[in-house]
Amino acid sequence: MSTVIRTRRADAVRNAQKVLEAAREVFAERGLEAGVDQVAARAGVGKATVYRCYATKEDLITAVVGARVDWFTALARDAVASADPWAAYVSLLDQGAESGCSSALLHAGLAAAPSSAELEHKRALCRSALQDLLDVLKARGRVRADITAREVTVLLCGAFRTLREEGVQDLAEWRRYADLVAAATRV
Amino acid sequence: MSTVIRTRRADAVRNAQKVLEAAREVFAERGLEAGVDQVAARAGVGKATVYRCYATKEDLITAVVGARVDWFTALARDAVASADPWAAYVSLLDQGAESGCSSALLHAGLAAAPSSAELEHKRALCRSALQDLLDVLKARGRVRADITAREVTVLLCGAFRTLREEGVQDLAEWRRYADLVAAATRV
Amino acid sequence: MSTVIRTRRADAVRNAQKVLEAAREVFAERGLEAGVDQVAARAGVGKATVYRCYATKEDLITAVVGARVDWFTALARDAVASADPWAAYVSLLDQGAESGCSSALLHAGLAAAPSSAELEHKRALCRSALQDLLDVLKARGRVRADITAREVTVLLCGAFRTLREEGVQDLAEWRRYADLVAAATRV
Amino acid sequence: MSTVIRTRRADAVRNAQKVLEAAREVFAERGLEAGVDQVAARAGVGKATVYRCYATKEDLITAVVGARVDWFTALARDAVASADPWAAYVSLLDQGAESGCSSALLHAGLAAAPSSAELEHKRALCRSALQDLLDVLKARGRVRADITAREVTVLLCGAFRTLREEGVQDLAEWRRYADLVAAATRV
DNA sequence: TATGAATGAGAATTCATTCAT
DNA sequence: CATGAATGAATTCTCATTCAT
Repeated sequence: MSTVIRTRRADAVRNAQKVLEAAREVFAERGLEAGVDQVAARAGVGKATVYRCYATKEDLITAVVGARVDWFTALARDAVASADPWAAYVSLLDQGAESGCSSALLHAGLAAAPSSAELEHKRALCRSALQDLLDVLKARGRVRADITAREVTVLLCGAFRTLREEGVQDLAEWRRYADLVAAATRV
Repeated sequence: MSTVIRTRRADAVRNAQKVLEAAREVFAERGLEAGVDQVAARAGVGKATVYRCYATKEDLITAVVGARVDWFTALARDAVASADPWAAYVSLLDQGAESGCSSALLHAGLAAAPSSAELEHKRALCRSALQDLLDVLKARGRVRADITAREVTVLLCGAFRTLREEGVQDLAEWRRYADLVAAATRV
Repeated sequence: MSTVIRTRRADAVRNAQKVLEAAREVFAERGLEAGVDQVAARAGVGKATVYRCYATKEDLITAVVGARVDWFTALARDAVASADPWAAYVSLLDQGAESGCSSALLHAGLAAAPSSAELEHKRALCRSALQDLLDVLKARGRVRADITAREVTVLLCGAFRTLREEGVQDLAEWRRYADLVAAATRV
Repeated sequence: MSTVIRTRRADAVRNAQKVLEAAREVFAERGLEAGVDQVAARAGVGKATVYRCYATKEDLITAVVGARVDWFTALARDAVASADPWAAYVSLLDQGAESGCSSALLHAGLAAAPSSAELEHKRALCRSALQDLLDVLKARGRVRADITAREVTVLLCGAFRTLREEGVQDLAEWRRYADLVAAATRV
């Protein structure tokens, strides 16, 4: 019985993952403007199957983008606990650059218009974690006392959106903006 | 007869200006996503008249946004000749912030996906002027030796796009990002 | 083995009843436009189970609505045998109003487009019973000689459908139309 | 010039009329559930042309159905001024029957769920006119003192909706219900 | 046998662009 | 030359019904 359930779920979950993955790919490549049809096509399923997994395009975006934001939030939290917070901070921005270079998800989640309350919440959590990191750095005199997490994300993700739209593929260039944002925020 | 032709041309020119101005207003207020209909309505002409002046929406955007970019380019050139280039540089970024706060045109032109070759060209000119300014500042040791005009515009306009999408109206906040970009680029 | 079969049959019957009851509730509350999904959810079974019991949504509607029509038919038959047929007639219409006020089933069955031959048949039986009642009343000179059962149901249920769509909850208002239909048919 | 304007408008107006007429036909035949596609197809135009004339399906329905309601309202007002108000009342209901027999518009407007505020308003005007007529009749002791215009329309249009759904074509049958409603409301 | 996942057809609506007048 | 009417292609979302497990 548990086998049967597992089998069903395995199939369903696998398909849901196919959809999620397809959405990840499509949104990463073409931006959130991409149609649900394209996601469905990429997943090799019908349009309605996508809607079965995610009631609304917004939900789908929230799932895909939210996961990426969560990932970044976790990184930020790790950085707070780091022995060398400044290095961790620089590394965090760098990982953002790597993420942005390979997919539009992170900066779509952190900088674009908020597509859902849940995503808004995740964004707030992300900023909160980043703010904690900044506070540690301020205490150590490593970043400007007046800088906010919001400003960091707006600067960083704003730049990333442009890079992506311009089709920049070179990771070094993406990283460069991580550097610049670090420079903008340092003491 | 020549009078008629002249009249017609005069009319045409006047129409083109009306259209341009309307597009300026509409795109500034609602962003480049605004429909051609709205531009035509604002101009008080038919939609086809818009297409007579500008073969495609892209062309219209190029004209409107390009003019704004040109304006900024001119400011940059003036700054190069300034007695206090750093102050002029800071002021330039600030004027970008003021522009962005009141209309979407500048950052749409400098940071978004290049909508046409002509706009791309104008953008290049703008960067060139800004680069000249940066070079002057570098010679005086006021900005990082490795900074490029492109980086400045990407940082600045990237942030501006986000501010606009989030509906931020407070000019002080816009100016803040001008400050931050200056900070990112200083020595 | 026969036990197993019996068990299965018992299960199947129980399931069919669960489905029927769920459909009754859902269609009564939300009207026949309610989706099969909602019925399945209410029944706590899968959608396919609904389709196992009733090959088509139409069949399900026929079953649910038909039962309600049968109920009304039985009332009508009782009324025929009543000592005071006119009072029984008025009471019958009134019970229709009560039914209609609390669920969409009766008037959906008697007045809407015929969804199946079986329902059509049940409707005919209902009319026949009502016609018998009317005939008794005609013999006693209490209703118009030219009135038909069909006319009574069309008037009554037509009004009920509108009341339901307008969201009228007040039972008194529903009863009012029972009165009016009685008035339309009296001598 | 006025000729040019007239020509353009003539074409546009003709097309708008084609759309309106097509909507009238399609909604009359198939009910308001019919798709905008069908209206467009009937009119021989593209779907978007329909939307050019009427921003929303609701607007289209309001236009088509509202006109029919207005027509009936005018009839009711005429009846108020009639020398023989009772005859005029009976005739009014009868004309409703004729209208309903040939198209679903009148009873869709007067009895179904209100599709727009404007239609709601038209409906109110219609009831008001009918109420005036009923008041005259009450003063002459020709209808029940307790009857309301709303009740008359609910009874009449409720019956009509059913007749239409059952596909009844025979005008005599439709008229019969006008009679019955008159009977229900008489003193 | 029961499940719920998958689907295809369809519905409303939008918008850049073309065309008849 | 100017107009605005017309269009087709997209896009989001729904639902009755079928199918693999």
